[in-house]
Amino acid sequence: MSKGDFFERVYQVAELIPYGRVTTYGAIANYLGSRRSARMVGWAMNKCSSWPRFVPAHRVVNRQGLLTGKHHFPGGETMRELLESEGVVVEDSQIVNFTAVFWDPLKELL
DNA sequence: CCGATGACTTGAA
DNA sequence: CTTCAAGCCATCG
Repeated sequence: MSKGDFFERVYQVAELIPYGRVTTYGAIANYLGSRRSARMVGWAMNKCSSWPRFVPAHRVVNRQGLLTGKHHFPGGETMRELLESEGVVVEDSQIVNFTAVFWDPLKELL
């Protein structure tokens, strides 16, 4: 069990997110086996900068569809730009029709 | 080694 | 309805 195994799973799921779709930390955490470990998912995203590979962290938002992590992106609206670039409508740091673009690995990958 | 923190979630008062 | 608290696990100082 490598210490990066947890991150690897998170990043792997993140990369599995279809174009124009988004998921939540809880969904990924739940997919990993613990919905309570959603913090670790967010943590993994924070460390994604240290990860040798690109991670679509902009496709990962909180349960409310709110871009809670946009403050961690460079610039300030990089996350919103990326989401809108994929067809995801974002308003006031919040995803519109969130349930429509929500992608649950537990259901889609299952 | 120990303490504190973190891009969350859910439930209870 | 809103607000508070606890739980989860790994990384950093």
